[in-house]
Amino acid sequence: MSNGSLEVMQNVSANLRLARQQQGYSQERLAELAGISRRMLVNIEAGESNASIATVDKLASALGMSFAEVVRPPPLADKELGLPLRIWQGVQDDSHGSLLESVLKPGMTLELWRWQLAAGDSYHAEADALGCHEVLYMLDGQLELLLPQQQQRHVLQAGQSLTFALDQVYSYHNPGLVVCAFTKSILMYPHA
Amino acid sequence: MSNGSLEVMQNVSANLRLARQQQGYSQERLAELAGISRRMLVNIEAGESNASIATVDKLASALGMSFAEVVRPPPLADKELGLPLRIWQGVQDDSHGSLLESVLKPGMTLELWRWQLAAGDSYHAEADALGCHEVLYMLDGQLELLLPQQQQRHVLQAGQSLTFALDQVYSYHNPGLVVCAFTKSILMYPHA
DNA sequence: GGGATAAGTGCAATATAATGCACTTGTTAT
DNA sequence: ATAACAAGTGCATTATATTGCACTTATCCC
Repeated sequence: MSNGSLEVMQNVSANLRLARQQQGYSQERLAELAGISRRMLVNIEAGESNASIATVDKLASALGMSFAEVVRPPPLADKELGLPLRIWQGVQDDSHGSLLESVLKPGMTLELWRWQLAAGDSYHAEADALGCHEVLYMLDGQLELLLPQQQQRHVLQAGQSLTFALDQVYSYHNPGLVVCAFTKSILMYPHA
Repeated sequence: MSNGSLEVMQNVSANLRLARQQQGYSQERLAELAGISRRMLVNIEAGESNASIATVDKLASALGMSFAEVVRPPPLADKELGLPLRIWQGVQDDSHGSLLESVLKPGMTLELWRWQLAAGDSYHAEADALGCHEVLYMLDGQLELLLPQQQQRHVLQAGQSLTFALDQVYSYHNPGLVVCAFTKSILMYPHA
């Protein structure tokens, strides 16, 4: 039994207590379901126990939650997310007729961009971090996407979308005769 | 010491070992930095230890990782994400001149929708789960967003975006004389 | 070969997580 | 008031996480 100074412990205790009460269990009932002693559950909910992974996992299962849900900090308010609480006017980066516009403030869990590529224009990107994914959604025109490491080539038309992992090299090309437009969502660590 | 059957333990051992090697630490060095014994680290990396929250947290800190990063399962492939690996043609749900199109397969970590609301049209939604957030991005026309619980009203123009939490009632309204179009991203549990 | 570093094993000692029980407190219902 | 249930406390006991040390194995370098 250690003091409850660890942030993770505080998350665990708060999440467990909230979930237990929402599901209408008493401490005794939940302890029974999880196969641990009520004394232990009291300590954990009080944030006074440095529980083991297995014990926390038993409680998560008994409540129908994943381990990650029990451990994670409580949901954040909009402003703490780094996402615009108020209206956000996109930042534009214009270069030779093409347009790269950040719809959201970059660098957070979700990025959202609006791109326009001039006819015949191309863009090449290096591999990024494992666990990041990109979602393309075509608004106008057409776009050719090359994934050389997968030996794939896709041509997207307006209204179509495509997702791929960002831990690989990729490049865009506008094969059409008119400008194309698409949104580009980047999702970091999309896990349950 | 228990058998390493617990999925969480396997994630911990794999993530720790990978991070340690990437940062060029020996087991001895990392144990020293984290303030635990090398014997314990050996057990954890072997998946043979039911470690306590505090011990895992010490290791995470020593490696400059968050607790969640150490505990989470390895990144998933595209298809496991439920996101379309190949091109996905949106599903349309047309009703009285307005258009609701799911750009991605719904129900996953990230949903992406394209909406069109006819002039004067409205849409009302009840409160959803805590921890979900919505990102609106205006493509054309204008949209009025009402958040009665926050006593807020926003009017969005093309090119603007706005984020709000989905654990509250909200409604859309197209106040203009022409159809408006926007994308709507729904993000579940956006945490580090 | 010999020496050095990194990783894995076995085992006894120690610290502490986890249990079980008795008890108090507060609330709700009859 | 009494009964009944849920939650919190103190403490001795038990189980086990964590430590420390000695030892093996493998690899790399001189």
